[in-house]
Amino acid sequence: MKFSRGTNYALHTMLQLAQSSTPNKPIGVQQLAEQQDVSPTYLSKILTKLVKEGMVSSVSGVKGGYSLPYNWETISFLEIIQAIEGKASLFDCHFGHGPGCPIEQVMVEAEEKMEEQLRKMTIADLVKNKTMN
Amino acid sequence: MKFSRGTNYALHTMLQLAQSSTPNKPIGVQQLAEQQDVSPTYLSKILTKLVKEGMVSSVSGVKGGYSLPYNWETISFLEIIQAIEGKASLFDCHFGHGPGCPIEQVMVEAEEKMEEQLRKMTIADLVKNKTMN
DNA sequence: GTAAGACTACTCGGATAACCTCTGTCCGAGTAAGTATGG
DNA sequence: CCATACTTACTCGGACAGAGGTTATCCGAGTAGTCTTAC
Repeated sequence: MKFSRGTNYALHTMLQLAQSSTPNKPIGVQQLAEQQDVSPTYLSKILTKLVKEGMVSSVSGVKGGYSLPYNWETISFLEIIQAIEGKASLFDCHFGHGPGCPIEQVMVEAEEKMEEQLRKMTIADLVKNKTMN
Repeated sequence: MKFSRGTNYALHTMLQLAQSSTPNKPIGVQQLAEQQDVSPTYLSKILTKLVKEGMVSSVSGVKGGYSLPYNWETISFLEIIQAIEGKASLFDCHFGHGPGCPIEQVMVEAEEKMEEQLRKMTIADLVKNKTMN
């Protein structure tokens, strides 16, 4: 079990955008991809997921690109991760022994501890303290 | 990102063994597999991982099978899960911008919250409260 | 000088290929209990 | 009787096949600035 590489890219891109000196102007995929050493087409695919969830704005055409929406400071890690990984539970009891599988209960409870922590943290928190790289 | 099915089987098998009325006598793979609707050969493959980590004892030959070791009550969920999934971190910053990737720090911190919870819980805790199925 | 059209630099999104891990099967080897056999 | 060999019911472990999801590429379509051209 691992977080996907897509999540990795998504989080780093969000940080990149947040650290931009010109927050209003969109940044092109090529530039974003270059800094992370990913192919632009693939990164664009990941970013459109974020756009659909409203965590990134995109502008088409010349001088277009991606930028953060007005409410970006409230976006939590959890929201970004779930936009990429999906919102399904990490553990599903595979075999039907009633609704209240005690093992599943323990697992879900643990998962919620992690989510709770991720919900607290925002990209904005990181920008305040450090710079990337 | 999901917990693998192997982890699912491992946890359920541990619970099965813990709930056995004859804790000393080993239970055969076939019987264990039957209750979970898995193929015996595959389940055996998973269980040998647990044997190597000392969380299950195995007895070869006729009347052989798997049973819990003497210290089974101290085995936590986390140990079982890590025996199957491995002990690697869920998140690795893929690209080398120094050792202290702030994103990785946040992720690891969240992961530790989950592990902390899983370390607290043991199979023995479940046996005390409920019966399976 | 200005309006219309062509051009260009982008994102968007579907189709598809490559790859890797998880899942599952097969089979031969080793092991220990029970059983038959021969003296 | 008793020891030896055989049979049987298991686990062990490597090799390998299949499936599904992630990762990545390609390409056509849409969009919005910019440049060109003609009047």
